[in-house]
Amino acid sequence: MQRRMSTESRQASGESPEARNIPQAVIKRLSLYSRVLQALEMQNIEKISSAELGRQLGFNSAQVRKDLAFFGQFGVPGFGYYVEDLRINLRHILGKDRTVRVILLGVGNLGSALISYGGFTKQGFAMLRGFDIDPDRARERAHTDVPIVSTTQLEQEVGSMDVDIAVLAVPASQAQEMADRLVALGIKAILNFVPVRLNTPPDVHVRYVDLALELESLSYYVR
Amino acid sequence: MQRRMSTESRQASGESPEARNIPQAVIKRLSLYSRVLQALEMQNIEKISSAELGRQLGFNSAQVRKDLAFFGQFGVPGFGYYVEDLRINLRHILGKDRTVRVILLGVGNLGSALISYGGFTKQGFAMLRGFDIDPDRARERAHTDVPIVSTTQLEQEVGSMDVDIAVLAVPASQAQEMADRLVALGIKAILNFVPVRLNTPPDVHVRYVDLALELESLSYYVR
DNA sequence: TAGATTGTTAATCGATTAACAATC
DNA sequence: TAGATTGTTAATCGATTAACAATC
Repeated sequence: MQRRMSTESRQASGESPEARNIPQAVIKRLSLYSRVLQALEMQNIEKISSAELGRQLGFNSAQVRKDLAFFGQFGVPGFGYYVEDLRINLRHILGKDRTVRVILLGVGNLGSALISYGGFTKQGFAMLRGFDIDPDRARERAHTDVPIVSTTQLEQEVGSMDVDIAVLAVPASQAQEMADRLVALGIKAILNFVPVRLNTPPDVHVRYVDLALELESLSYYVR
Repeated sequence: MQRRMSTESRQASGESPEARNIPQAVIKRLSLYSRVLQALEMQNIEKISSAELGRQLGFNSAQVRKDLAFFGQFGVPGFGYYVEDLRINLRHILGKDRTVRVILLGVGNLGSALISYGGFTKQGFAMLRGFDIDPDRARERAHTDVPIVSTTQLEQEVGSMDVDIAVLAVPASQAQEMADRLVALGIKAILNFVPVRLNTPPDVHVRYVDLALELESLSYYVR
């Protein structure tokens, strides 16, 4: 198999993400594609078709091509996609070609699992700090090298730290106040594990992960 | 305000969940409605309109009514919904009017957070057992009363236990094997935290929660 | 009765899939 | 060249929203 980059055809848009409106579902699928490509690279597989890439994730081949078409032309007609090439492009599109800087608010049960969770670091995220009302107890719970400091120090710590994403795992009663402080600090993305709808300005992206909700909606199928 | 149950108009379908095909998104919203109703009950609010219920969650009022219409007629035209009445109906529809029985596979970082997570128990789930390859280490990690036993004992333990949902938090390399064993045991619902597409029969419901994916798709917005 | 809000049908919107000319 | 697969347009499907008669 010939090894050649489709460098000419590539035009990985450096567009601001907000410019056009890319559906969130597309972004999630791009992440999935990227993961499959990573696995293929590890198996030294150099090319893949949209049909095969889709099949591995349960998607239609047209969907794969359409998703990619939002951002440019990455394939070679009659041939398919160069795995490495496409992966590089996707990482760039997703902003994963640099380290994404993360802090964690609330180092309780869930928080300490998240901060110790190897998966994040492995995937190119840098967990910079954990914040907790009771940092001593939090340090006991979470076996981690990540510094855990008092929530009262949030502003002075974050000021100089250039944080990309804040992960919110505080008690429900504190979630909105925490969100307000994060917004005031200029943080533009929040991954919220607290089952509370946050009130934030439109330029702040909040993603909700609601574990009890997932379990609850599953229980519908086992009645 | 008059207190009267719309008992006559109620016809909370006892339909098998699979009979008609209710979109998963509808089921998730029902859970959210149920939660809002719970909060309203605690505030002693007795009635609510579809408009107000939707507003609190960011949904259109027509969507609220349409979602409910999948299952019956629960409101009073010109009036709205009795909070308690609707909540009872939703709990029945979701299968949450009885205790939902859950086991956890893999008591590592994430697993031990999940097993200690008060939210589940509070919401009417019973966490019956944790299973881990190394139950001694797992018990140290997870500060919980839930019995943690060896994964080798899965079959003999579950046989007599009537499990509704299995939560999967094992290493990726073991996820498919674990899923096969759960399927063989007749378990019909899996909440999967492992970033691996599971191969299961069509009557088994698998819900994926992929924490790294959530963080990754958020990072798109902060490039 | 007048006012309000439901349940439901019709209209709209958006996302997925099919089809196919372009092209490697 | 013949075969394969892309990128993209058109068709389909499904979900959301608007509208309104029914009715409390």
